[in-house]
Amino acid sequence: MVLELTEKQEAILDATLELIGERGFHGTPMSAIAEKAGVGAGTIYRYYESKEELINALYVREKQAINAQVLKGYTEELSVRDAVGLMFRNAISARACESARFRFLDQYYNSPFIGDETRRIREQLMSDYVDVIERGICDGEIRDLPLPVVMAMIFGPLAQLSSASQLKDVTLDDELIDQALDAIWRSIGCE
Amino acid sequence: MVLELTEKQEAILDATLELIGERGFHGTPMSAIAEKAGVGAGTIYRYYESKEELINALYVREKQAINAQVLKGYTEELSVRDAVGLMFRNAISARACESARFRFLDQYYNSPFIGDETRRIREQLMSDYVDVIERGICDGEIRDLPLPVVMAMIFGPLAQLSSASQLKDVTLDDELIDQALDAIWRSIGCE
Amino acid sequence: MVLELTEKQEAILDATLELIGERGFHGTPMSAIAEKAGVGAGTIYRYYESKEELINALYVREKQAINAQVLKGYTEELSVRDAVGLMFRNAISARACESARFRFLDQYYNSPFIGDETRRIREQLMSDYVDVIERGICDGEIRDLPLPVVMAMIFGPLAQLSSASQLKDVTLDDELIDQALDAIWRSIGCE
Amino acid sequence: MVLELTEKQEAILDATLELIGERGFHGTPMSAIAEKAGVGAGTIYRYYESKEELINALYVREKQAINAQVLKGYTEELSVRDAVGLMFRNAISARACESARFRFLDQYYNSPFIGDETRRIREQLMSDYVDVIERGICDGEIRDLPLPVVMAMIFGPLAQLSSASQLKDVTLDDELIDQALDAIWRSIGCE
DNA sequence: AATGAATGAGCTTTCATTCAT
DNA sequence: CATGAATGAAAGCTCATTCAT
Repeated sequence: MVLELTEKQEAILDATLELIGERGFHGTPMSAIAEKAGVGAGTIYRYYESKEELINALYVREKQAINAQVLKGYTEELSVRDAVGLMFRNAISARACESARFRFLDQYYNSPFIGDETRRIREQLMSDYVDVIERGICDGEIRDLPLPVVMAMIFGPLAQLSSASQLKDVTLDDELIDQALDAIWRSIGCE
Repeated sequence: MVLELTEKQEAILDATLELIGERGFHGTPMSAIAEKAGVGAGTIYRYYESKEELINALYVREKQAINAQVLKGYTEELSVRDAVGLMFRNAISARACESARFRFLDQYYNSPFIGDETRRIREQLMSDYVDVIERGICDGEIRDLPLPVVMAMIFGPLAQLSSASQLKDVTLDDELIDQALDAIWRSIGCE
Repeated sequence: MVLELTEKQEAILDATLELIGERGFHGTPMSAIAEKAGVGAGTIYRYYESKEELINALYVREKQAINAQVLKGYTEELSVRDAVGLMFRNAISARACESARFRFLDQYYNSPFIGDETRRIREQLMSDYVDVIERGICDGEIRDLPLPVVMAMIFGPLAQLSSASQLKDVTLDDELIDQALDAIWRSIGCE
Repeated sequence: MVLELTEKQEAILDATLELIGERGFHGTPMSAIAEKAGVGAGTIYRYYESKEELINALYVREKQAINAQVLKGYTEELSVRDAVGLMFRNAISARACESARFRFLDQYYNSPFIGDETRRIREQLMSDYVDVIERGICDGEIRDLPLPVVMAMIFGPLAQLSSASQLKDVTLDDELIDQALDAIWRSIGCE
């Protein structure tokens, strides 16, 4: 369900992503976006009714792109533990190499720019992860805990570690990731 | 090291917190803050050099206030496990009853307002928690894991659960909190 | 001397008339006119060099149309008094059923759109009326007054009454019109 | 019931009157008004919420000013015929020397800028004239005709003559005015 | 110290017009 | 001939900040 975007729309979204990642929403006038995208200022408004709508569209595009990266390599044949590990590692490395995307997404996750429509899409995009977790609970690979607790035990540490690695001096080497995954599995795994 | 604030400063910060919580950074002009605080627009500039500095000062005040609430009841005599449980529960209930504060802090946390100065203050304010965790590792209550992993296993789930409870339909009752704490302890506790 | 207009030109003028009648000059972008007329935005510029010229052309068309309605039934055999009465009644009923036209013309009449060219056309279109009046003066049906005074005594009340009937709650029934015509004739008629 | 205006408001309204008289509404950006008035662009918005509101306020001010000029010298002791003559002459000479005002008022009389509020004020300002006319009907100086007809017979010719004198080559000398007033009185006067 | 009217740079957005297709 | 996507100048308006009182 990924919409086809014209070349111009792509250019506009790319420019917006980069500029907002660097300078924030305030620091990014529409004129700057237009210039960076190589289009006229008015052209943006053919595609997006307002700056707000542009941001929302960008949010959806980036969220989808990240999702695709995180799920890369996933098949239902993987054990849930392996699947979680795969996604965990994918997410960490996505964050490492796609820092512009994450700087933008983090900025907008709690912003008042995100409208209800977009929030709904966000939740929809979470459903892939929920499915994996639920499979784990059904299969007995994951202990019988409330879904929100299991989600929190996986995505919470992931978010903390990746943002810590971006802000501070933590290096997320393989050993540390293994330790984190092991800890997570102790908390939610059976046995 | 809590600075003494004049009555006017308090009024200004209170007004800022509430307005930003409701309407976001963009939606909150200085004039609105002045009006809500019952002071002249120019008066704010006696105390804060710019809007940015005002926001930063507010961040420090709110972070300190939250910190105080989270640490409420903590003594060094508590076992680390009990201390973490106390802080966890305190944090959850703080988020529940001080939602304006958290709406502001969440917004601020990833905003381009954050300067290096503020980043330093943020880490300073984390140091109390770090101390507790380090005590746990030394004592042998917590397994010998890298500090960032332990921090991630505690604060990650906490952040996820509380923001989930604010956005969606998860109710953080005592049972669910107990389950989460148990899961956390399985992941980082000895034995 | 009515110009032949293509079907497209008619559609464009029709759309312009209706939109400007509803939303005013400002509220009517060329794109809206194009859409309502069912033509491309660029097509309008094949026929009219600019928006201003389009408006002027519309003025000429509408003024001619109204003129034709007002003069309907007129022959030189009518006495001047009857001719004035006919035109007066025709004008009143035209205003009643062609309100879009009049809303446009009233707006236009005092607008800065009017250029010298248009002003000349306007006077030309008045000449039919002037002819009738002058005949009346020659014949002795109308008192020997300066032409502008006679014109003012006929068209002034007409304009006032019809705009009053559009704005307020005056109903222009036959009796009232008869009274007005009688009053006019007392003022300019012989005896 | 004339509102007190600050010096700045006066300057803004004066600038608006002159510029719109010269260049029309479209040709007059807020920035030009601000410059001519010698104030900052933002200052206008302290006094008027929008350009539209500014125009409406100007309309009310000018309409009141004209009204005062037209009624100058009027007392209830004058016969209605003399009163109408006075107002008629006052109006003609006002139009002659205050052409900026009239160019503005004519432009806006039929524009969509005029809001309901302003329309109500306009009618209120007409009430002085209505009073005089009604007195004339009661006294028996004016024939027993419907009010709209009498109004139309006075204000219609007045409007036609003054706009004709502005647009074309009619000179409104005393003789012509006397002839017009005589004609009016033949139409509405008793005997 | 406190005020709040005044500022004006800079924003988002519109729309008459063009021109490659 | 016709189109309508693209343009970009220019508009209305906001708001962080200043400064005379």
